[in-house]
Amino acid sequence: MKLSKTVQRKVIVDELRKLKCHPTADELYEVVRRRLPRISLGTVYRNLDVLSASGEILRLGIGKKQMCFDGDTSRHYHLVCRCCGAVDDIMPGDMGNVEKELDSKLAGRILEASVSFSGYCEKCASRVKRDAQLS
Amino acid sequence: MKLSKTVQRKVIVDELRKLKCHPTADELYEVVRRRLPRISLGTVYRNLDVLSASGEILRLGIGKKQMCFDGDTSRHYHLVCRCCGAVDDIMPGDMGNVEKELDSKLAGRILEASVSFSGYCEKCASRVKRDAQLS
DNA sequence: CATTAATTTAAGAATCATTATCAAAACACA
DNA sequence: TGTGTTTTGATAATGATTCTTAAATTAATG
Repeated sequence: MKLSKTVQRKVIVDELRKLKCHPTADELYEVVRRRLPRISLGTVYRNLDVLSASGEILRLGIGKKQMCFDGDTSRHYHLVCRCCGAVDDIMPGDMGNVEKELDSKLAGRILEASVSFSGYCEKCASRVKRDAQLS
Repeated sequence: MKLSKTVQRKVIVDELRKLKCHPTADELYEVVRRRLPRISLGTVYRNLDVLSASGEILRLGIGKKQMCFDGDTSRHYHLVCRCCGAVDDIMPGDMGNVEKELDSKLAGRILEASVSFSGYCEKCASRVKRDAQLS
């Protein structure tokens, strides 16, 4: 099956790449709708599917109810805040030797770029710490 | 709200701990049903909720359509096979200095025990390798 | 043990994210 | 431009999970 170039597909990729966050399908739908008011939510879902299958974008299954999507396909990680749900990027530079260690320890398996850690985002981490001091 | 001790709750925890795999709610329901034929799926869901909220079990959001659950709450990781969907355990001993590195790199954030890696399980990894040689 | 209040259950309805359906529109390509 | 393929929009269907309710079970208290 050949992939056609459609306006919808192009706008979806374009808007996703512009976003710094990791939107759900319906969040991206709201953004895309500003440029294509007639687009349907199903079209957004369908395109996020084919685009992630072809590797143009990332589909993030990070334990939330909804899938999230990421226009940045470079190797990086995610920290999902279990307090507020925010998804922060963790770039390879933040990881020290961790990547090298992982590669050697899991040699033979293919370790993919989209790995999620569960914890607290910076904002919630500081609030949690503050609350702990109060009690 | 106080947690009552019910037969259903006890059997659910018991059967989950006995399983080496990481079942979905309905998979565990089928197992539990052999001991409690009258139990309902909703009861399984409800108890998996309160049990994971209280930390007695783990709820794994590992990018699959359904949530998975783990009776082993000790610190360990998961490798989700993107070929067959299998969920393998990766124990701390398999991780070398990775944990120490992560702790120092993400200091101040609380890094939780249930972290999932995406890649191939051993079986699928060897088949992928074999297929690659053939082509 | 008996009474009363709180919690939990089973069954089924409801919700909501995602997928599927299908006729019409857009696209690819000769 | 014509023709076969792919995609779209609208909507229905699916399926995992949550909610609802009356009845049953459990906890707390005398």
